[in-house]
Amino acid sequence: MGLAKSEMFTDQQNEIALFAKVFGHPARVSILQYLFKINACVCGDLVNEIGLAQPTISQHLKELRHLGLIKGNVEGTSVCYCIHAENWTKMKETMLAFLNQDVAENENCC
Amino acid sequence: MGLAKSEMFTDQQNEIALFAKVFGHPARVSILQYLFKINACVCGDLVNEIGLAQPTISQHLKELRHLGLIKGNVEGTSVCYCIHAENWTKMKETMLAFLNQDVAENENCC
DNA sequence: TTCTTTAATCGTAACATTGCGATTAATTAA
DNA sequence: TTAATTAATCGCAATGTTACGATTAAAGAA
Repeated sequence: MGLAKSEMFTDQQNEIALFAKVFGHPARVSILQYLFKINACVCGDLVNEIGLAQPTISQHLKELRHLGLIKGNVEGTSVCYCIHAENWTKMKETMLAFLNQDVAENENCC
Repeated sequence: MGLAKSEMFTDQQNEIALFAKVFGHPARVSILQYLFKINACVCGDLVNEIGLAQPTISQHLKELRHLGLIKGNVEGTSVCYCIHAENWTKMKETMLAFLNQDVAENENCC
């Protein structure tokens, strides 16, 4: 059906999946890396930087914004985007808890 | 078009997106967490544990296996799955490098 | 061999994602 | 006001994902 049965999983599992999903496209990874690199509000030149059409970039930015990972400020006719530091840290904690799981040394594996 | 234009991104960006994508569904998050919790090969009871139909679980396991994050050993009529520790560590390094990016203190944000 | 058990694969329906041309909305400049 | 600029939204086509019933494949048990 293409529909994730989110009721059958924990909130934490659904949250991890939501964050991971937004990182699941190289354009969004690229946008985030660029915002980190510039370390300032980026006003407008994302379309030239990434190499996708303007409506496509706008859509990717929307997803990042809705998850709270970036924030956009209207500045004249352009909109300036930057990383939402606080929310990024929160997201990081959730993802790290998942990724830092480790297999114990006693490999009781077949 | 629904097709990610992977040629226009770096190998690293595409790799991050691929890993993230596989974590982008709560069933796969759940499977991985269960394998970590059990810390042993799990032979068969994943279907009962997760709560999705057998072909669905099998499909999710396939994706995890193809990315190298788990390995499956045939044991009689059942197949035993466990975390591929070495590949998990490699994946973790890639993802941590991305997640650990941080905004510097001087907020030159609008 | 036949029956049982277990997991993979097939096929398909329902739904989601991606990309972009065209349009709209909002702001500034002339 | 009108024109120019910029980003969001609309609409749609192409593609991808998810779920599962039905079937198949492979191994062990009777």
